[in-house]
Amino acid sequence: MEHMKKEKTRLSKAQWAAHGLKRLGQNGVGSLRIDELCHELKVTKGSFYWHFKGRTDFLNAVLEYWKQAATFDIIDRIEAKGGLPQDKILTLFNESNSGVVDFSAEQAIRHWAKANKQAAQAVLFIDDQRMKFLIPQFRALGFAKAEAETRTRLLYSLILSEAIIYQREKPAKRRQRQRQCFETIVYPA
Amino acid sequence: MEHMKKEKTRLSKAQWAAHGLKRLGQNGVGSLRIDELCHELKVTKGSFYWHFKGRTDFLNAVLEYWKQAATFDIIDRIEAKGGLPQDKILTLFNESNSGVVDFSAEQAIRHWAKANKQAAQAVLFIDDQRMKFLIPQFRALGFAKAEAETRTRLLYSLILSEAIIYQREKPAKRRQRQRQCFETIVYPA
DNA sequence: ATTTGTACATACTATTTAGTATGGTATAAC
DNA sequence: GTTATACCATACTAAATAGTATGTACAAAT
Repeated sequence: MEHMKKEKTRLSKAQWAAHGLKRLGQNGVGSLRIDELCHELKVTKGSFYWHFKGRTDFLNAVLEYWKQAATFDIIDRIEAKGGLPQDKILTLFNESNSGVVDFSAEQAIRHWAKANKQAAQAVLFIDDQRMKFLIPQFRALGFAKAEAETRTRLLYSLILSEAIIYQREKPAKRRQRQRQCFETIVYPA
Repeated sequence: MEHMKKEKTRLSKAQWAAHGLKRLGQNGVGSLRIDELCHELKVTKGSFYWHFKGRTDFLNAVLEYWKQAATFDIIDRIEAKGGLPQDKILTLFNESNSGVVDFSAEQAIRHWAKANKQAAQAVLFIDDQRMKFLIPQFRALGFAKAEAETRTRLLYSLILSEAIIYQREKPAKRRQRQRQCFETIVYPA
């Protein structure tokens, strides 16, 4: 090999944002302390303040990163995969709670949105995008307009609440419960 | 009148906790700064540290206050009122989002619970209590055990998500949408 | 080889905030 | 009225944290 791998991995803005989003999902905005982030990324504040004007600037970058990762990317993947409407819905439902995309940040960001305009706007936008993706799938399943909107709402509520209601169930039982809820919404008797 | 109202209203532990819960619902745990709370209540830190050993002690008191206000009190009121199962469910559903009880703290506390054991335990306990109240109501409506649990879960998810999904709807339209969701769960076709 | 610009380190300041120590005031009991 | 006690004010300390100023290492371009 021509050159050994350099251990000195210098950071990009995106890497900073990605790490921020990860921490955000675990402990919330309040835990995004500059010194701590630096320590975790094994750099110092010199790095931070080179990439960002300040903490606020950094938080906005995290927000943008989330918008991309938690919505556009996931929808793009589903559309690329194709399939029947019920399959698309199921894929979205499954991906939401499997750690593929970081839905754990949902709670933190929605909470953050209470005190932050930027975050609030992002949440509104993201909810819109997701609903606009889901409603046509239900319509394609044969539900009338109002009915499709109601069931979209029910499903979306179910998805979000999975990130909020703490689970003590074993994975197997949890999946079964989720499946029953899913079917009640998507395949009414 | 024998004596004028004294403006000097000295505070009790419960008043401190109640105010803490209110702030908690608005801006989260992070916003519960001792100095700010003192300023809002027009006292100084002397008062705070007389009632509580420290910030942690205060936060626990807020948590206890929430457990009482957001669960026991509401269930007690419903049971005292009596009525048909569907009425009890509807009352719970309505009270959840009408500001009678402070459901706005739900989000903050669940978020808080990610980093705090006491809060996490409180949330688990509270969810249990509420589910244990709801399931029998659905059973009384004629649903089988598994079905009742599924529909309880759907309704509970719907209730919680109302505190999480930001609304731009007008109150009238919102109520209509809520009613449709409610009926889809409680009165399946 | 020298220069240039990117990415980071180091050492500082200023501010915010929890917590403490101690003294003061109102109210009820005696 | 004196005393005890519950409740609060004032004035501090210590720690955490955002932000700044400036110097440095390293790669690529010239």
